[in-house]
Amino acid sequence: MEKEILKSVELKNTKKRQIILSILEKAHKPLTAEEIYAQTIGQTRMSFSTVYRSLGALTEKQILMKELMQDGKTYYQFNNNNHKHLLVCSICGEIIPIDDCPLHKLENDLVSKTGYIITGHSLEFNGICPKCTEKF
Amino acid sequence: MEKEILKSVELKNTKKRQIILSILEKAHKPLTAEEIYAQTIGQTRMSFSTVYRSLGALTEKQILMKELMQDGKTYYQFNNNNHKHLLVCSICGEIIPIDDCPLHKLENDLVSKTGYIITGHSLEFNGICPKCTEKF
DNA sequence: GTTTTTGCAAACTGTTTGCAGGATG
DNA sequence: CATCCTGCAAACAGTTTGCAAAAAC
Repeated sequence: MEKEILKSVELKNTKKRQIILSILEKAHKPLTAEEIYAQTIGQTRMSFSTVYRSLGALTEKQILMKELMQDGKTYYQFNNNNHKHLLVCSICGEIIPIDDCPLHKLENDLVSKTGYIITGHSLEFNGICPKCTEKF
Repeated sequence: MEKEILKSVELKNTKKRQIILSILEKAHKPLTAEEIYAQTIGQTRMSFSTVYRSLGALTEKQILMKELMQDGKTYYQFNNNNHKHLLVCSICGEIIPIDDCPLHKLENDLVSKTGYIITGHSLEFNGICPKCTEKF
């Protein structure tokens, strides 16, 4: 439950943060601040800065992770062991989440080659979806 | 030579575009508009919008490719068969280019799973470099 | 009642654009 | 000389921030 999540990272348990977390839980895919804001309308009255500040705080506490995508927007999702990368159609904008992250093996290679501790990665594929391919 | 590149894509052969291309050639790694602009100083007098418009035109003509990275800046590099991804130290900002792109196999998987035509990808690793790890 | 969170409006960063003058083929 | 390119300043999008009021603990 959202209340426990917030308590566990010493963030105050507010209605608005609960709502933001529950929107992300239901989504099962990364969302932008704008998309989250849009979904709050009707549920509660919340400003854009609250959305951003809540997402920022939760990201800092490692509950969420964020990724700046090629569309210039930052996407947020839960920071768990099955985070998702996206495949985006350049024509219609359709977004397909890719279910398992294929980069762990590559990260091991990098560790041995560079001596870095790898803390994260961002990955995005762009292409043309079957529907858009047909339109020619 | 830069002149031939520009001619081949029907862009006018200007001194400023030649300079931008030569800066990227010498760099052997992706650069931001800001970094390119900084390197033009002394060589010629060029406005920021010229840098952006030239990079935009060359990207549109597929001579260059661009990638928006997690620092919020767009990096440009030649669009050839050995494009580079970056490993960025979150502490000191050091950037290591990764020489061979490890995603081709993954893209084949995606094609068969989704029916998409894959036209590109972006990938970035973040971590902590050996020097910064030592400082603890 | 002290600390944290929120809303508002204004600021900020990287990038894009309209327009008038200048260079290219 | 028609077209493309450039510089300038203003606009733009997404995000962040300072401050005062409101809510949480």
